[in-house]
Amino acid sequence: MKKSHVELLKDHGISPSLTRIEVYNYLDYNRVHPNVDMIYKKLNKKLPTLSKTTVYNVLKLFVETGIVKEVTVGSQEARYEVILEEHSHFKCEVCGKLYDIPLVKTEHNFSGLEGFSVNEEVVLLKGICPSCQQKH
Amino acid sequence: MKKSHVELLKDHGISPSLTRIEVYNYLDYNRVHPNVDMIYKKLNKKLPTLSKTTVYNVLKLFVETGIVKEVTVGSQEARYEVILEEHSHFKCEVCGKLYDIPLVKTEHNFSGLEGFSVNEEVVLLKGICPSCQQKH
DNA sequence: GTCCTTGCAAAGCGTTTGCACAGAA
DNA sequence: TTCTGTGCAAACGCTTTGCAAGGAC
Repeated sequence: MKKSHVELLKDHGISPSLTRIEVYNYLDYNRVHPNVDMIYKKLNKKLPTLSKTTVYNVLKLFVETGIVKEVTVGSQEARYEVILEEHSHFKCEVCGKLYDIPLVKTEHNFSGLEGFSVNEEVVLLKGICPSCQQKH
Repeated sequence: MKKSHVELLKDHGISPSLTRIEVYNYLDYNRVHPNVDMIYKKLNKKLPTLSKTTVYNVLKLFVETGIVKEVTVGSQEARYEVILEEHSHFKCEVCGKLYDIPLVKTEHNFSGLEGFSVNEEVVLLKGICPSCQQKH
């Protein structure tokens, strides 16, 4: 049985304020790797007094707590996703959309890496997504 | 025999102005994935009238021409490197330094990627570098 | 003359900081 | 009262844009 988001926040020592619940809901129900502005614009409809600062505050808290991940893709702006089972990303070079794809493993024959301690492997595939290929 | 940087620029249709040669030299002789500010500060000693705008202009030209690559690692700021044989990167989570490492290949059994056309695979390893491990 | 390179100044955009107010404990 | 969550306003850092001056051709 799936835990409610409220419980999930509590389990991580985060007091479940309305704003925090809404941000987490949005991330979990809309797996589009939104940036701060998208989250703000969407939630602002429900929470008219919401400020961008608060969105930043909440996301920072979530990332520090480890329930949300900041995804680095292009440059300039941070994008966010709830932590799921491990997966990789595909970035479409035409429309810029970021897709979740099954985990791509590496052939880690880490020769030439003596002395380095590897904690994480990030794989990003780039190319053209199906919908951009059809527009041709 | 290795081509001079001047010839390399010419071959790519870039007229080899002093500024452009110096930027390319810097990138090729200092494989530290510098950001714009590092390049600017360094070259400003030799070229006192240099402006950051020009550094941006030159880098943009190089990236569009395909002789330099923009590396996306953390967020916020772009980092640059001359195009070498394919390799991967290792980012130290302690000191933030970015290392060139031998190419890490993926096990590309791209199931679940039907319809996607993959052009590039970016692998980034994260962990702790040898020098940060010793400081303990 | 025209085209290209350079660079100042300003604007733009994402993000962070300082501070203050209101509500909860 | 103290602590916590929120949010305005300003500052900040990286990047882009507009435009003009000087040099190359």
